[in-house]
Amino acid sequence: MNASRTARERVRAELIREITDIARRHLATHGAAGLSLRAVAREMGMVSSAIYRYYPSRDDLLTALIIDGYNAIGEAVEKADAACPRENFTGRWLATCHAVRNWALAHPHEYALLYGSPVPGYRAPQDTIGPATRDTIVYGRIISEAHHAGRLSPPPICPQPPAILSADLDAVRELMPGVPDDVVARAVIAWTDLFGMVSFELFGQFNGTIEHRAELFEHSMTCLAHLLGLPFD
Amino acid sequence: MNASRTARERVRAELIREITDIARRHLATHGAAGLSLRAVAREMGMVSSAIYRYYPSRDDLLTALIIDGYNAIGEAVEKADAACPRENFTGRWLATCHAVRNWALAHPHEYALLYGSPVPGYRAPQDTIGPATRDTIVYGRIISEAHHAGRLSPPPICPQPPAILSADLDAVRELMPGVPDDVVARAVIAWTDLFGMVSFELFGQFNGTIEHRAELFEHSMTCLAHLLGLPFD
DNA sequence: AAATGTCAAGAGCGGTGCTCTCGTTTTGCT
DNA sequence: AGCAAAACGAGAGCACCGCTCTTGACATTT
Repeated sequence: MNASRTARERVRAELIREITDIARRHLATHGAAGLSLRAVAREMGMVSSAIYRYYPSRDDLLTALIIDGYNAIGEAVEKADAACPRENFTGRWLATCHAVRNWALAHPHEYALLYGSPVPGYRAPQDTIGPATRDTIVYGRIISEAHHAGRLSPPPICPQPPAILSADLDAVRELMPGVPDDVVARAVIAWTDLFGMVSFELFGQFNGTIEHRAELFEHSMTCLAHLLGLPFD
Repeated sequence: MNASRTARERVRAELIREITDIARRHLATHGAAGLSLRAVAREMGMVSSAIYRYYPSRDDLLTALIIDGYNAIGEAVEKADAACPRENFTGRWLATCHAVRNWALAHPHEYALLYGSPVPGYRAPQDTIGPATRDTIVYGRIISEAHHAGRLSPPPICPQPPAILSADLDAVRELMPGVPDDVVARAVIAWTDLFGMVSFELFGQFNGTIEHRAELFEHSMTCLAHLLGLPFD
């Protein structure tokens, strides 16, 4: 009985997986706006209403794809970091930056779903915030480890963050224990600029002006590494 | 006859303006995805097919709204700059940064249309690139004027950009004549971080971590001002 | 006065998300 | 083993969408 119940649930899980895979393919080719439950159902050989047995709405399907996307980009960042020598902090930072950009270029529509405009009136169920922070954990670890190795020498060009930001910086510091306020604030700048630059490239803001995007990205992330105080020797 | 012909064209222009205004209101309240030609027609007391006399497709309507949006944010940036003393370069930079953020917070859906994911498979007719650069002209002028006033002292923390970026940096330099390569590259960083930070705030990436967005934004833009070498005395 | 061009209206096509109902099958419990 | 309950696929249908085409009224031009 337990086996049979598991059988039913196994085919259900398999169908959910299959629906999600097809949906991800459609997302990759037609974009989030072009993702249609009916088209997915058609490709599954099902009638459209049957899909609702597995995903109660289109938004729930999109949420599942968002979670998958965050996990995919997080995994890419983790792997890029893991492939570097532990003590090469600057190399780890640059490698993870390129991992983000390469993933975005390879999955533009999925990247847009994650970091572009929130599709409808905006959602973000609790389920998404966990996977969404996988990549930030990596950045935080790199900076924190560099700091504790005595290899972080941020140039004294930024003012101290105001006291009102203490709580927020404490929250960010959970990703990089021990790092001083000033550097945490710089890390936020590096983080937003990394994604800001990838988004600008992907969403067409560089069109007509900047052609060598890879080189500009490399150079910019190197500047940010200097701003963070990562070692260059 | 000429008068009557002008009358006919004037009512046509007025109708186009009215359609665009209603569409902008719908965009502001329901977002780009929720903008429906039929709903606009309904509010105009027209039948839906009549709208096509004035906008050949929904995409053309969106393009018009995009152009309007770029002009609106460009005008906001220009006004913020004009309200500052000419020689207060740092103040001008910070004022324009806040102008972008404030406009984005006041018009989130329009901002998302401009700087979020490109709606369908992506467009960007030639008509949009002119208005789209209005704000960058202002940033460029601030940096260029500061440079020529001898008030730009960028801290020597960034490497020289590679030679392959020369042409791209030349293109950007048209906005800030005379500024050296290294600083042009920093300006691109400042530009991408400005919009990256606004987008992150607006699209929910700060949710659950950063609460004092205005203060963080102010501090970050101040750091970028230091990175650019804008004066602080 | 006739001809030309512009316009709003209506019907219609194919598509969407989603709901409800109806038989069938599978499952879990007695 | 038998039975009630749950899960399921299919189908019809609703309200909406972008867009096209035709028709008839009106205005402008010749």
